[in-house]
Amino acid sequence: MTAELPAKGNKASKARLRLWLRLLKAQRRVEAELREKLRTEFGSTLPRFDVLSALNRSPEGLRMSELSEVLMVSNGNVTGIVERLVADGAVIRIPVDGDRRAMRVRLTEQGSEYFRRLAAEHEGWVSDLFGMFDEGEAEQLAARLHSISDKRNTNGKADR
Amino acid sequence: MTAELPAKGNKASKARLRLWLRLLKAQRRVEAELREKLRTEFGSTLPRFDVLSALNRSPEGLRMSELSEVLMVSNGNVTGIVERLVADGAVIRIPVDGDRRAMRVRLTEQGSEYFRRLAAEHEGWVSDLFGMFDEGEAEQLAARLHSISDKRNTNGKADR
DNA sequence: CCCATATATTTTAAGCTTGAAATAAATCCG
DNA sequence: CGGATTTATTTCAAGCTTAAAATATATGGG
Repeated sequence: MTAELPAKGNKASKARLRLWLRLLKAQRRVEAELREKLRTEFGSTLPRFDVLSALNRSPEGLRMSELSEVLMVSNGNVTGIVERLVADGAVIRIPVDGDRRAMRVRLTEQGSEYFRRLAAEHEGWVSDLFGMFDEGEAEQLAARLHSISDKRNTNGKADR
Repeated sequence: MTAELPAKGNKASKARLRLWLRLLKAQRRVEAELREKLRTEFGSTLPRFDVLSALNRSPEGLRMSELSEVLMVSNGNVTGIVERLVADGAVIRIPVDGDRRAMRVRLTEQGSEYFRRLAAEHEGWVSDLFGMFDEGEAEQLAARLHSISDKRNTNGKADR
């Protein structure tokens, strides 16, 4: 039986490559639009929005390393974004007691209110950009994409 | 009849938002993996690969502005990446005759050969990452995503 | 021809991003 | 306890990215 061979150069491989290019283009198109809106309407940026959004889901705050993991960006990156948000007064850094290495980052009251305003608009922008999908389609697509974003998902294949 | 109202706060809107977050996560996961492989195995980067890939599809070369449009990145961005590729000897910049403002960028023989080696591996990496989709699924997903990446796609709705 | 406007590209400043090195503190274990 | 190792975070250098300003050239209309 001739199944599941090298995954390179065959037709499935080409189709997956095309899928990746589409995904990338879609992502760039959406990001460009969101970035533009955040900038012109709120003087903010996508990375800052992402941090605020993550913190909004955790009222008790998140450690730097948790932020970094949730957002899938490097530690050093989070340091810089949080610095700017602190300067803006949107978040505060709180020492974690019991571990003097760690820092918990948390929305300020002001940051929380600010985020609520951003988020409301943001949802509308996204919904418009994805307006060609009805609820069912959106859910179905999201479910299919889930398997990619999962960590360790080589789908039963051996590690590489 | 109660159709197609504000697209905000309703269930479809939430589903689309989840879809966007999934798309973003999938994209980050794939990019992280590809970046890592390009770096460790070829000492290269994703932006450089993207430029080489675009040029490879156009043997006669592309103008800076065409590159910028195809890749969906800013003009100034392309300037920098091409600069580094020129330094690497992978591409050359050729004056366009008839228009002294414009520049055509083209793979060198060396760059072309280099790209062929990268591309072969790249296809394998992508195919592995998307291994959970068979050919048909990959094509179907790509087709559905197509509508997002299209320019001007507000789906019949008025401009915003 | 000359000026106004448009187009192609580069430059610039600021911010984002990474991977690696540096710090600092916590934990492990002999 | 005390040294080795691990963990949390920051710093750093390099590269990527954008938007806006600057440059240079082309084009269109008097």
